[in-house]
Formats: sequence, C-alpha cells, structure tokens
Amino acid sequence: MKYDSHLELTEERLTHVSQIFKALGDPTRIRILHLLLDKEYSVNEIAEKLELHQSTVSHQLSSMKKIRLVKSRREGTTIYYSHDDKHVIDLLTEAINHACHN
Amino acid sequence: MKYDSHLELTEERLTHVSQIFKALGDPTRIRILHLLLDKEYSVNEIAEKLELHQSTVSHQLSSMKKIRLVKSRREGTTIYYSHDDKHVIDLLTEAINHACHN
DNA sequence: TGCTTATATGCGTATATTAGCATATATAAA
DNA sequence: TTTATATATGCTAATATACGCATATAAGCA
Repeated sequence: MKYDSHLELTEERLTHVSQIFKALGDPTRIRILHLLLDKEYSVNEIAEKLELHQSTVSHQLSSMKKIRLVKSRREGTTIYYSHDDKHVIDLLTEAINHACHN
Repeated sequence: MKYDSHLELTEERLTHVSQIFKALGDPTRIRILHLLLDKEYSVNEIAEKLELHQSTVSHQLSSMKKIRLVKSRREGTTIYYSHDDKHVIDLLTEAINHACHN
C-alpha cells in the first residue's frame, strides 16, 4: 500500500490522530489491546491475566470504547471485549514489532 | 514486510512502545513532526510556521530529542531540527493517511 | 568587551490523567 | 424478591503534562 506523503493536516485530522496515539500512549491500554489481538476476553479475564483491578480495566475499556478502539458484546452478565479498529491494531503491532527488532 | 503477530510484550518493549505513542499523542508534537517530514527547520522557523511560542517549540523539541524522535544540527546560532526515527515517521504518516481516508 | 540573535531551561500554573475505593447497575438464578 | 456475579461509574488523590514567562546560555559580530 502506498501513502500520500503530504496530505494536509487539518484540525479535524490532527485531533483524530493525536487522540488515537494518546490512547496508545499508556502501558495499561497497550497491554489490554495486545491481549485482545488474539481473541475477545471478558473484563474479569483481562483483569486476571494482566493482574489489574477490575475497575482499572473497566475504566480503560470504557475510554477505548468511547473512541471505538474496542467493542463489546454481552453474554448474560459477562461482557466480552474485542478490538474494533484494525488500523490501530496494525499501528500497535508495527510498533511492537519494531521494538522487538531493536 | 511481514510481522510476527505475537511477539512477547516484555516490560522493556512495553515502556518503549508506550513512550513513542505518548510522544505522538500530542497535537503540538504531531504538527512539529509533520512539518519536519519534508526537511529540517530551525526552532524559530517552526515557531513561525506553526504560530507557536519559541519556548513551547523548544520544550517539545527537547522532549522529542530525549527519546530520539528528532535530532539537531547547529549552524552558527541557529539550530536545525529534523526527524531521527524513520519508523516513527512511518507510524505517523500511516495514521494521518488513515485519518485522511475516513 | 558589549551587543544582538537564537535557543534552552527553571519555575509556576492550569489542566489532564491514572488508578483505586466504594458503590451503583444489570443480569441470572434460587 | 433475595442473592450472587459481572461490570460500570462517581469521586478523590497522586501524578504527569503542556505552556508561557522570565531568564540563562551560546555564538557571532562590532
């Protein structure tokens, strides 16, 4: 895929792009998204796997859902989260990949 | 280029990746990096082009230099900055590109 | 040396962020 | 309806961040 090198950086695009990067700029959210690479997990599963408090996970999922980085699905009392923005996942995996080959 | 999908997210990598994204998660820094896509600029040139205070630009350049997103070159009293991490530039242009095709 | 220009930086302030506690809400089951 | 489980959320404290003012530093030149 080719990119236009110099697309205009409008106010709207700037806001959007910085919002995405800001969301990715936190270790807890990165760990959550990284876990969700494979498959969906419930809030409690995420909390257990990553050794985080339930409320912390819920807060972060909520903030990521607000900007559509993740989506949720209810099954009884359990809510399963999965990622919802393939492009953001690509940015994340590329960054991790790069960090791994340093 | 192919990516390993599930490289281990060590503490060190996590710190590094979140640091990069955090740096990209600010509109002012994005504008500066975006300006630097083309070519190097002095601190004052950046401040003028982006209508920012000199100290603001200097602070942000300093923070980005600390994590090697930009580098500087002195010419007399003038200091020219340019980007110093092609991969980060790629992440940024991809994100902007994506925002442009929304 | 003294003056000018360019950049860096210490400090204070306003604001944002993160996380955790306590509690609210929602669903299911008894 | 009561109870249990899963998740969400209001509030707060601790911390981090961004910015701008004032000033320091650095280089060049008269």
